[in-house]
Amino acid sequence: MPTYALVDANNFYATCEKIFDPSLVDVPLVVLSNNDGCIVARSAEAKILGIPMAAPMHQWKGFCAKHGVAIKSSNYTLYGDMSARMLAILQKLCPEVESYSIDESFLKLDGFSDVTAMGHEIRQTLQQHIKVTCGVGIGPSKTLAKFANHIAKKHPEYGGVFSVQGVTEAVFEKLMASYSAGEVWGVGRQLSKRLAADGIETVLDLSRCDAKAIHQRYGVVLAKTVRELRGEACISFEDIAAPKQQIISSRSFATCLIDFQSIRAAVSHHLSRAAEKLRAQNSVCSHVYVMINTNRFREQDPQYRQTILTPLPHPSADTSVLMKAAMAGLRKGFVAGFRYHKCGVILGEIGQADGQQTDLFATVDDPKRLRLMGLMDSINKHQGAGTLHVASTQLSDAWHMRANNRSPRYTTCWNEFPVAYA
DNA sequence: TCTGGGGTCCTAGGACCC
DNA sequence: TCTGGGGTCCTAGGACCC
Repeated sequence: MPTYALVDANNFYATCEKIFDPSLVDVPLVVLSNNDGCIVARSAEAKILGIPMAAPMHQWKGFCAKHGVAIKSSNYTLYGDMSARMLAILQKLCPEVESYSIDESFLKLDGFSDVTAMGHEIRQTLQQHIKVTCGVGIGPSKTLAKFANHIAKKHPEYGGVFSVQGVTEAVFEKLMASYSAGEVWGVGRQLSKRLAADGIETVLDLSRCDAKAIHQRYGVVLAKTVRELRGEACISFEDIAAPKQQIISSRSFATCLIDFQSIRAAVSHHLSRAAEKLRAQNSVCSHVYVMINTNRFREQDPQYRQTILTPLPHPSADTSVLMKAAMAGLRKGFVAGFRYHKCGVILGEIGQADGQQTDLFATVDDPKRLRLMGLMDSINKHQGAGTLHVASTQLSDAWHMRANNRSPRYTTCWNEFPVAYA
């Protein structure tokens, strides 16, 4: 039977902020989404105050001021770099690591004799090297490792490490009975509602369901979850990150926009970013989607949302080829008279650049243009994003996002390094 | 005034073909 | 007058995740 561990950093974004700013120690802290819109991370102190996840910031402004809650805009440059350090440490400790998200990794612990001891070693090393506290959950399937991680965080008596195999069946069943089915990885709001209506309330209830019956009624995904909860590993382990099948760049605007010109600048910016990501994984794409939306929360406004697909004449990674398609899509989808709130670009039908079919009639990207793109990417990488850009992104900056409280990029920017005074 | 962004996978249903 | 049905492919949309 395989053994998986899930290592998950506690309050990751909030922790990253606290590591570099001593004035934030013991202070309740929230980190905001792009545009300073929602609360996406809370420090332990902020959780104790009862600030919920994903709450709109404007509803909590007064509360935060009253309780001395520190507020930070998100600083993905910093979190991304800390995440890479965390991953590097895990890879030193264990040969098989799957990076699952910015603050979580699955590890395969087959062959380790004492997996709980290994869990504690991982925890201590991360704490010592980068001051990140994490929880470790261990189990015979990914779903159980996830659930074990949840227990590790909720029950301090386990010291941050919980292994399903480390307790008796009776103890584990009692734990499963004490959590609602919605806590399980893969069971979201809609499913838990339907499950509850069928009398399946707790994790234990779900684990005891007949997988075939679940498949019929709820689909193949939940049937897998049920089997995973019983210790049967159905979700595979992926050490090597697969190239993305879809690349998205989108963002809401700081204020509503009504003019084509501003939105065109924003779409142009997103297209450039997405194309850069596409080239970074050495891919080409065949579909360019442009989406534009009004603000769905403003019910008094007329609503409009549109996603327009424009196929490319040939698979490409050339910004100018993609841009032409995106602009054609935008012209098709843009309707004057609405108050637009968000736009974005999705690249689809992605394939490997060097595996392209080159039969007699197929066209491919111009190699000269591709060298130019490579040069542009390299300059932007070393001199800062957006140093070189296509002209249309500059036609308007009305769409630029808010980030009023961003911390310095302590670990990746020479002039933003933390300074220590002796 | 102000409500995230970036992904994956599955499924239902339409289009098309014979 | 009676006007098929089954298979396959594709896409949009929905569910989930962090």
